[in-house]
Amino acid sequence: MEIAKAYKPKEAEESHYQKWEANGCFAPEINENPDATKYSIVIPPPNVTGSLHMGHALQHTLMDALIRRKRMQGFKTLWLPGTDHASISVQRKIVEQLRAEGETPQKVGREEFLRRAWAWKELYGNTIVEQMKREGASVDWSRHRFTMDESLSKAVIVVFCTLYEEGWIYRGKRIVNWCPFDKTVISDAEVKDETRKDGKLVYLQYPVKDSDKKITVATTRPETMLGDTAVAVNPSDERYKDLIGASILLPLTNREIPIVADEYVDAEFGTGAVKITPAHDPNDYELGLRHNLEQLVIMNDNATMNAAAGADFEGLDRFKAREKVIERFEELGLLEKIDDYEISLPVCERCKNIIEPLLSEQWFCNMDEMREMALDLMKNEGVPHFYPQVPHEKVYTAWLENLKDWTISRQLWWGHQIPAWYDAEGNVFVARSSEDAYIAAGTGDLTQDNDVLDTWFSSALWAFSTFGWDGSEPPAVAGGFNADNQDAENHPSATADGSDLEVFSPTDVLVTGRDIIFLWVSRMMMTTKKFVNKVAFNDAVITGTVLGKDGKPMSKSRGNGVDPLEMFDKFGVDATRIYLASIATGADIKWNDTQIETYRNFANKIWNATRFCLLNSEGAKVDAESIEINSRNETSSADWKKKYELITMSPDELQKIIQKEQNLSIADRWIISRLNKTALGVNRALDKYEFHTAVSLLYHFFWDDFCDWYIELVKDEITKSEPSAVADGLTSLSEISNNELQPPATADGSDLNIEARTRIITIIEQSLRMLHPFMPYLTEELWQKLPNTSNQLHNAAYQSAEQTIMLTDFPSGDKSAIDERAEAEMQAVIDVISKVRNIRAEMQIKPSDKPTIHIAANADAQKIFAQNEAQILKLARAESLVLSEKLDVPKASAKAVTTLAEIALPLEGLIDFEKEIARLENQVNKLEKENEQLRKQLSNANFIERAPAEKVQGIRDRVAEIETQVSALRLNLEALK
RNA sequence: GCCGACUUAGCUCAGUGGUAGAGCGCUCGCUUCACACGCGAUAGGUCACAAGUUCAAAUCUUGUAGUCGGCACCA
Repeated sequence: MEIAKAYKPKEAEESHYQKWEANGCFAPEINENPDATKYSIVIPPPNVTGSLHMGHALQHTLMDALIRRKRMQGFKTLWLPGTDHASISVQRKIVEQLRAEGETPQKVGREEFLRRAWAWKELYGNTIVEQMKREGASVDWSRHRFTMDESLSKAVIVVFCTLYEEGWIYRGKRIVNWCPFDKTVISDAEVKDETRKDGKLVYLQYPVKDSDKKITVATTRPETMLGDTAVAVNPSDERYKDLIGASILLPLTNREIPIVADEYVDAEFGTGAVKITPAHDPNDYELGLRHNLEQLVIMNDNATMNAAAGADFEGLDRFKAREKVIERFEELGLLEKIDDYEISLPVCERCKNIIEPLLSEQWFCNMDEMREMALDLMKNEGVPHFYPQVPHEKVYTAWLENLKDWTISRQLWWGHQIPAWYDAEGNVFVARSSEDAYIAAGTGDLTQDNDVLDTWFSSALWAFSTFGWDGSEPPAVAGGFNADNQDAENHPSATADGSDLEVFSPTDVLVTGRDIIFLWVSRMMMTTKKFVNKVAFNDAVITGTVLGKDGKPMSKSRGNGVDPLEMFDKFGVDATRIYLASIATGADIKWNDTQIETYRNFANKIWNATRFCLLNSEGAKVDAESIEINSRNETSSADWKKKYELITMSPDELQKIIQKEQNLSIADRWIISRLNKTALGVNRALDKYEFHTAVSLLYHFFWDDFCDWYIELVKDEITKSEPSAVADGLTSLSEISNNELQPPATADGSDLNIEARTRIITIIEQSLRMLHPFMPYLTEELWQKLPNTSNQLHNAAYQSAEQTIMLTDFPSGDKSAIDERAEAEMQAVIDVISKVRNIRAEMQIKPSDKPTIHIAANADAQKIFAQNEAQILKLARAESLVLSEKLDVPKASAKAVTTLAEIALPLEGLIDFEKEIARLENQVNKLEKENEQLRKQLSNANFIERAPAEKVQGIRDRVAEIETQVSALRLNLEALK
């Protein structure tokens, strides 16, 4: 088999995805087990205008890892993909497109505009979807949904009408957040605050009518004075008491406005007198209502001044008008002063333009009922369970508690048009269709509302509208959410019909960013509870933000963005994915190229380790039994005895034979123990969404344990063509037991250690399975190359599927396969090798020089070292091993101590005594330092008394160990001096 | 103004009561027959600061400083 020397990601990424999809691996229907538990995730639908960014890549990686593991575990998994119609963004694209042609939306009309929008969506709307395929995302494309699909749109209409009929949705005139760039209202949740240090507080003097007095008001938006309809003061403010009820002659306008008293005014702030612009400020609006003030709108929808602002100002941009107002006041001698003022401005989340508070008639959704539903879920059931819980649960709850009405209409054309019709008199008819509206109105002469719904209105339904809910099904359970109103027609719900809605809802987990917890997560919880009486999802994994190298959020304007596709090209999809998983701690993280390189190297390491095993795989195959400790032990206790009962044998001898047949060296039992520990840890971590822990466990198991130690320890066994002593003994036994792994003869007649090869291949295979959810391409590529892999290795739920690693059983880890004794014994061997290597490095012994290693240890430990003699000699590059109770070596020896042994390397002529003394002293110092700390603890009577006995004993043992080692090192030092 | 998070090795970050960790970087050595995207061996930290709780604190409590976030206010 020809295998490239280095992993080439692109080759692996080329074909597997297509094959997986073509074979139906992504769809839940691949699961043949009728009793399989479902596991479902809906994707946060990316905007059709979007292209893949690092945040998507991160979230998709996590979702895919979760889905792939569950699928391998035999769950009936569905990861549902889709896209969001993104009202404003698409609208903006089309407006730009029209502008380029010298057209405007108004000129071409709504119909043409929408035609173009759909065409745009068809052409570009799948960009991100295609990019997701590159990621390896195992989503079920047959269930792809778009928020403006027919059934999803129907769901929107039903929800709107239901909420309207129940009185939660209403139309009203309010101060709203107006974006002059997008020319639409936006909701509070879409407004961000931006602090500006260069703000100004302008003090304007208003002359009082029939008086020479003037009242000074302070404002950050002087242009709004053109819409002032009062000046307000605090009723108890002595300075203005006599002016209450008097009138102001409002400069520049020829209008006369009252001076009113209101508790809202803070006498301490500014001048204590406030200009009141009810149509352009929410507080002024409220105050205006209390005092019956006129509401004078002075701006157009693009934030230029309108006729009401006066002929001098009409048509001026709001900021130009601001300048001009200040100029004119100065000319009139009414400009008192201008102070510098740090101000926070509301800006549009998407286009960053400054929001204009504006009086406007809009549709609103009263959130009282749904807020309570969401709060109840959180308080009674703790749903959704946020990961990480802190701070999200608290922030989410606090937000809900203070939730105000939601502005749901938008002055846009692209989106779900509001199902409300008006007759000539302006009467409104909300209906599920125009026909229904005509019937209700008794006339066909109706006009539908021009506005569309907030994009988040349809995404709020995503957790059930995507499963086919369109409100047409009658409820299976009457009411349940509203005791007063159990009208079935108004409360469609799930039916027990095996539909996707019944099977896959509620979803298991939502993975998303913290920026849309309010906009989306909360609203899905609410609407899903209200309309299908289920939770939308049980868990909510909130990822941190991937920041640029400068520690700031990635953005085009900052130029600090990192394109996932570039990373895919440069480092490979798998490296990028596992890197992203490794940083998924929930905290924000700075992008770091060197870290992704680490995982690129890791991918190459996996490739090469597998390559090595494959180059030595003749006669071997993947065989789970080869690494199953348990079944073998069971065999040994019962069957084996039976098998050999005719043979006269002492129990010890029998045990020996069993051990030989098992052919499991300390290294084997050690790596099997490590493998199972890793599997248990990885599963435990993923169950808690601790992706970084899972990755770290896999990384270190594979690289450190498997590659650096296991492969090196068994290398000879695997590569040597002549049979080892152990394997030799195996031959005859295998015949007795009909062992199918009986070593065949190779072409040149030499025997191979098939068992060892099978074992290492099997360990590789298990490792690849565990790595698969993070590195799907690499693992599939390699798995397909392993000898005798087939769909026999699949989880029982996928027995008839085309062979692929993605349907193999995910290793669960076997607690009983953990062998602490083997791990300790292996550690003793590793310690010896490391110490010898340390001596070699410090004494600068050439690689070609092969010293003799003397080890002094007790009988048990000697046995361990004897069993691993070949490995110790090879890995420590030594000639021979001398085992004894006590060291007997020349003075010119370098020495070291481990927990179980004293080590000496006779280095006649090679040793530098100064260096050796320094080396030993260094070790003594380290141990003494540790010892000092431990003894301090032991000398504390309170510690002895109160700490757990186990802990105290542990420290006593360690002290004893240190002292043994120190005295040994001291003796060595004395000998040198 | 209120609430919260963070501060650990040169860098980027793990680590929730019991001997301080990883990757990268640094230093030294190695064309050791899977891998130089590699192998081996070192060095490097008063865990922001201060006080407290505890036999024991990076970890719990309080305070201080800095960084960042959410909410409110913003005449």
